[in-house]
Amino acid sequence: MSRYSATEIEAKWQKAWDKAGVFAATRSADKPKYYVLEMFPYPSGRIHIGHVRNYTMGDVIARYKRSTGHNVLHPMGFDAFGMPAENAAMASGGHPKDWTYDNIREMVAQMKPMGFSIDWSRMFATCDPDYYGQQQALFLDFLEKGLVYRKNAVVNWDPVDMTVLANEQVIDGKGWRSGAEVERRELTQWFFRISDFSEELLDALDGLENWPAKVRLMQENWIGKSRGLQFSFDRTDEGGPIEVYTTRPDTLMGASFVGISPDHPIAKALEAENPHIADFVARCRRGGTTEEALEKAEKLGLDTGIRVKHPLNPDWELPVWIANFILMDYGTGAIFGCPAHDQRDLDFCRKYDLPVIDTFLALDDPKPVENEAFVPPKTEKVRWINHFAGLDVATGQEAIDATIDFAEAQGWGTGVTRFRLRDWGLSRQRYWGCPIPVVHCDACGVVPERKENLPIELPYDEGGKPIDFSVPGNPLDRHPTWRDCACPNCGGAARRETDTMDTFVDSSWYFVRFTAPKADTPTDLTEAGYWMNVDQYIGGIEHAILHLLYSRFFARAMHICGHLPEKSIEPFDALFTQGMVTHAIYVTRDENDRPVYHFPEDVEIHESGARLGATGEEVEIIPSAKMSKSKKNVVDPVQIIRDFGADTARWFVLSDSPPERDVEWTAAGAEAAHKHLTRVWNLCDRIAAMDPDAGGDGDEALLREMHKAVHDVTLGIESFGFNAAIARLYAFTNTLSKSRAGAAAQKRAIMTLAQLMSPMTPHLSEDIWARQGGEGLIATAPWPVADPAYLVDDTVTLPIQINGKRRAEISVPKDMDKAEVEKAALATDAVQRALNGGAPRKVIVVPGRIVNVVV
RNA sequence: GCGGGCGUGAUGGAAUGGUAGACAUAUCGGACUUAAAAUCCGAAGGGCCUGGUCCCGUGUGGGUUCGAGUCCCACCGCCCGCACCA
Repeated sequence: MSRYSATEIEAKWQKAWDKAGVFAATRSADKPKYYVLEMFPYPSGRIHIGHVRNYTMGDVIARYKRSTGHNVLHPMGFDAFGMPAENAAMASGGHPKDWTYDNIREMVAQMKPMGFSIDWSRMFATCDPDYYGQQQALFLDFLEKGLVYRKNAVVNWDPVDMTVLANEQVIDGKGWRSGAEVERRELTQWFFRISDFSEELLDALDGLENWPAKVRLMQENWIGKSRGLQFSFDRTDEGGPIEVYTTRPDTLMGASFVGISPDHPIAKALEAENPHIADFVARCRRGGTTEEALEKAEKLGLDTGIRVKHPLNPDWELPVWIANFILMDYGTGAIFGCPAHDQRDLDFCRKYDLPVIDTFLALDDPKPVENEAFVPPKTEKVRWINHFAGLDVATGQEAIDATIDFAEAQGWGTGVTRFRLRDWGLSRQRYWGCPIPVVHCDACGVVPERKENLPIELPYDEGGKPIDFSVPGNPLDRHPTWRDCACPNCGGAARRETDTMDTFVDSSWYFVRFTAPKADTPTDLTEAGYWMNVDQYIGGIEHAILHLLYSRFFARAMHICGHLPEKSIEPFDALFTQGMVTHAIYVTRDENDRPVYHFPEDVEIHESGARLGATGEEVEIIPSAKMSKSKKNVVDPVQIIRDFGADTARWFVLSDSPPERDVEWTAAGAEAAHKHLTRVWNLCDRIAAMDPDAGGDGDEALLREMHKAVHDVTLGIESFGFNAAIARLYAFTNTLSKSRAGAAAQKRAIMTLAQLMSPMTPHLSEDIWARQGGEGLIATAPWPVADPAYLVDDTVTLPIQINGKRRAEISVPKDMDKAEVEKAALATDAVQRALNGGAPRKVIVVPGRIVNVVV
């Protein structure tokens, strides 16, 4: 008997696939195409077991679709620009470019042994000048179509390092290196006009039927369409009116103050002349720019002294406050506060002793607001207190609509639709990104670079020396020569834009570039027309909003510029979001009670816990958390392949956990997966050794199970139920190994089993196929089809419930009609006993499923 | 803080509103063996008068239904995102 040696067979079959070129994506008219794509990785240097799970899922789909007669495109590349490369250069010298390409080489070397059916000839990295040069061409086309513009926007400013910080570099409101309190500062930056597409991006979500509902909902909320009232408050002094926007105009009678953003023009004007207000506004600008930081910050306010008149009652004056929680980006940067029906406004009013005025009360419990705002759903009916539009009992939504109509009829306000979605700021004040291809000319202003000068490449050196990342700030900005250029317009001396692009730009069109990775235009319309759209996109839920929304915008913009056919403005037909791979964390404490983390391989598990292999010290086990290098709870795929082989790793990451959920990596689980594959290997040996003419018992039963397995596994793969498909394969393997059927039936069964396993364990399956005398490669063999005649049993077992609890079961022919089934059910002992001579109150018969008798 | 999701045996999990715990891990018992490993066979949610087709069981508390792990409401815990991490 032979032994299962994953190392031998995996290398062997990978060579065979290469030689046969089975994974090269080719266009042809005779087959339908199928484009499967996993979100491409950042080249951190090591592949992560989470990557393995992600790419294995995609590979299962790719291999399955190939065997069901599709031309499959399954590419791989690298999202290679971004901060980690600069951080590495800062931390240990070296150049971001070298670091990145070294990492890519290393990761490819780690991915190849996994046996993914990838067309490696299409691989590229976003930091290849070939790629980012085409991205610059796209930028210029967008610029020409008015899809890009410049405006001021706030950034995190480190006042000590005099540099812009990313959100993740702001820790507790302080710069990560200097420790200085971060400020919000305005800078002129480039923006994509994604908000012009708000309505369309929202409406088109309905068509994305094969996206998870939760992702569509998250995008809908992110785009945030709202209808409200825009109107103005007249000032009691000489100043002009203050425009406000509100989604709850029905609460106008409960207004107790008008709030303006610290960045509102009025606040800025006051800041210039009033030191007290300048101090306050400066205080508001402290801290990071994230919405989370703004929402969690202490709510601060300052009375400007300005007074405005209530639009419905000129004698009613309201104070104007500057408040730090009002965003200049949303609406008009000014609101009115209604504390009775908004918790934040209520907290603000209690803090600054402003009045609280109820405008409506609950029908069942009409009590005035104390310290909890009354905010019922807009669909709930409430009682209004002298509402100006004459409402009495009505829902919030009815009141909003009536108020807008009323204001429009009286001419003091307008119903307005607004979106939360802001334009996409793409400027980054960093080196390791795609340069923005424009120049600044004193004579001509901002001038686009000529396309024939693309790519505008990043300089590798500065003045013969490697670029210095030990100094804060953007090396391009202080580069001695790179900035100097001739104005494409007048030919005079000019300076390059030194901002580079957000890495989300890189990942917003790479999926199109895979269809023609070497084209000398951004896309090749023939190739894109054939391969697009992505039929199945697979990636993490953390990209549910930004990456996917930006890509949807980019596809539209590319279509407008003629780089994509109209059918591709929604580039991803189906989306699947997979879970993470997690692992327990092992911790001991040092003398100061600080945690010390340990790698899983350094820890020995015993009955009551775990201890360090080296010292025997007891280790605390923190259950299952996202893998991270700092916590050392990482599992290295390379180690797993060395120990068990790629097929085991692939099998394990798909089994046990549903793909959309997190999976816990355990050494025991990996061993168990390997044991099972060995069992299948041995089964193949046993069957191969049978006398080919040997008869046996139960051929028919084995075939029946085989066809059911084909049916269930096929359904499992098509519905991303990989764990269920694998459970089914376990069950079928158990059936086969106990079968006494004849040689022919068993051989047929093991070959079918190998095929059903082949998307998950392609090497092992290929080997079994060859040893059983299968024709050609299993990778190109057609997928087995279940014969429906074998799928239905003649009799079914029906559970009998009494009052919803299972009390008995009956076995009946599958076609037995309802009345007969009811008769049989009522005749059972359990039902007779429960009825105790009486008649049932009700009998529910669900054919083929269940009988419920209500007594 | 806001938006979205998840919660089932010791463990990972299965279950178109219809027999809760498929399949697997760990555990225990048996076979084989001088012994162990490997392999094979079997048991197994908890409880109790320890074989009764008995009671209790899907984070907690309510609700809808003939019937709820599944649908609705509230709460608790954990995870993801919040526009310069990718």
